Amino acid sequence: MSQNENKEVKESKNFIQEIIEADIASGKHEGRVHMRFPPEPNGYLHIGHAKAIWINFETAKQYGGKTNLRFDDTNPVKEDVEYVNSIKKDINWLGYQWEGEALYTSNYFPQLYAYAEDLINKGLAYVDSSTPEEMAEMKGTPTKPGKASPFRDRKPEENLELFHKMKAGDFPDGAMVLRAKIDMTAPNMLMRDPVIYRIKHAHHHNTGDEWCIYPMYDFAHGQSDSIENITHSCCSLEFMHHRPLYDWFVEKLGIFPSKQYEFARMNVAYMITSKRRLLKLVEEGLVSGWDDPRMSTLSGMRRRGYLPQSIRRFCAQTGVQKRDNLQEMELLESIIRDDLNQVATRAMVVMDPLKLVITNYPEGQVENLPSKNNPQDDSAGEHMMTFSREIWIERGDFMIDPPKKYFRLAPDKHVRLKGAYIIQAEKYLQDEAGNITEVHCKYFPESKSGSDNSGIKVKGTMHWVDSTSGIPLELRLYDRLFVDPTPTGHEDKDFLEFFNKESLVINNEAIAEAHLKEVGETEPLQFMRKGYFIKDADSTPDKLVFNRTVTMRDSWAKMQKK
RNA sequence: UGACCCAUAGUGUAAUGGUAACACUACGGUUUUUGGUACCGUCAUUCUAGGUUCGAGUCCUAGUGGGUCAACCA
Repeated sequence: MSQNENKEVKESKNFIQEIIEADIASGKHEGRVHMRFPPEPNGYLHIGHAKAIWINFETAKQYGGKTNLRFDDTNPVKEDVEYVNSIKKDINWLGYQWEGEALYTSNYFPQLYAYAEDLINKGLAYVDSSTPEEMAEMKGTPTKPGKASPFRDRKPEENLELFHKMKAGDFPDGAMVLRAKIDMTAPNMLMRDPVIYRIKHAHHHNTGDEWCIYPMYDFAHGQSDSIENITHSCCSLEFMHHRPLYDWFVEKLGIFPSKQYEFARMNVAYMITSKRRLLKLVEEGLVSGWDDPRMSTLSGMRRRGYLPQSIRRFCAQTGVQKRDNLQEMELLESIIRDDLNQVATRAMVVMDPLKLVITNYPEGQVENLPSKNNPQDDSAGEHMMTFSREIWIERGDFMIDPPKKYFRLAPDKHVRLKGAYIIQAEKYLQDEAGNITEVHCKYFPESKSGSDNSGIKVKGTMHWVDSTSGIPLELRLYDRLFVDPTPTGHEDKDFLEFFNKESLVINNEAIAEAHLKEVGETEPLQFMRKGYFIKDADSTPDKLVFNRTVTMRDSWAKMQKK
């Protein structure tokens, strides 16, 4: 746990913690807490999953409990081991380790099959040979009760025989299903004799071709929780209507009574988490892949340079409750900046270079100057930078005719070069078009950083890069993927209409201090006054590539807008 | 014309019948060799109407608003 996480431990409890504490107080399950995170291995984990992971793992940890990882793999046509592996990797990256080996619902297929036989024998399940259309028709609507299937009163012996034949592969896909016999008039549609087993002649990533019938979610989830002796099964609100069914199976089967609790999903402004829509971004080439740094996937955020502890802190601060919510990006970015500020190695990178000549600095002379790696942390040490007669500064840091309160360089103005000397602008050169091509300055040798006795006071300090050792860089400047906080919330418009065409800007002009040649793949960096960056895996020895994680907070830019 | 869930600053989360708090944002200021960081200040009578109570954001009733449910998906 990071320092930042510790300092924000909340004393108040969310409703899940209250339930658990009440259970512990009443001696339920001997005070045992066992939770689980149950993804279907059919896609990549995203920020919404991060919240579910956080809730399950952190809550269990808080009460000395355990958390299982269980792949809810009951639909072979959608699932793949590729996803199993990426999910494991992402959970570990987030900082969590599940109890024991990863588990699979598919490993419980024999037990689930036996549960189904039990239900049939009890007269609580029947094989329905109706077509899907007929079944939908008979199901009714939320305001109109359903009607009984003509197959509803088949005898247990006949049901059992048909069910065995289903398993044996005697029937094609869709020929019939096994349904729980509950109540076709229930106001809760899920209680109107839900399908619990269907025929699918498909290859399963874990069980191969062993099965051709597969349990539905509702007939697998609660029972799997029960098999694993899960005490508190926490899922998102969309499963609320499934709880009566969950409890019904537990009761009728007489198995360990796991309990389901539902929390509200976390939504984040300007982000989407719909698998279908994320896929569309990938397929249409609007992003480079599932791990594009703009994606809401954990792999994307990892590549963006987000720290796992920042995502954990974000989950902690956004709370656990049952109301719909839309979290602001500003909170996420604030947390990311806060964490990065503690650990990022400082470096100087000029993104839009303008040549600056120090006219009174000896030609051919090069000196080495130390630069602190992190002013927040002296133990981070320092690295050396070269300084010479010609350096690069940011084009935006010089103005011929500056506005009030402009603390940067302008004719006759003084400014400090970070970690080096105070300079004063003397003149500037322009091309035919009027563009500034060069600024000429004088420097004050007695103002050297750390031993300044020049007596000169300056308002502004600028970053710079020495021309004798600076290296070129590719910078990938990322911004939010959409221009609207809820791109999927407009009935009349497709979410792609809100795609932010400036969500990626590539900069190939940047020049960086040579120290960047030595930084590692996962070392967080702060390009001073410009933002937090992380080296991208696309880097080659000839061409270093950096992704911008987030900009610095910029009160000057904000002031100028007004 | 059903059932279930939800409602506190712009956003999010607290307050467990007893002074509405914290974070982010916004705005104003102090410090600063990053216009960063740090620090200080400002911003709400809790959806509405009744009721219970000495006392209600909290409990009850009704209304209003939002969400969810009719896959052989999870």
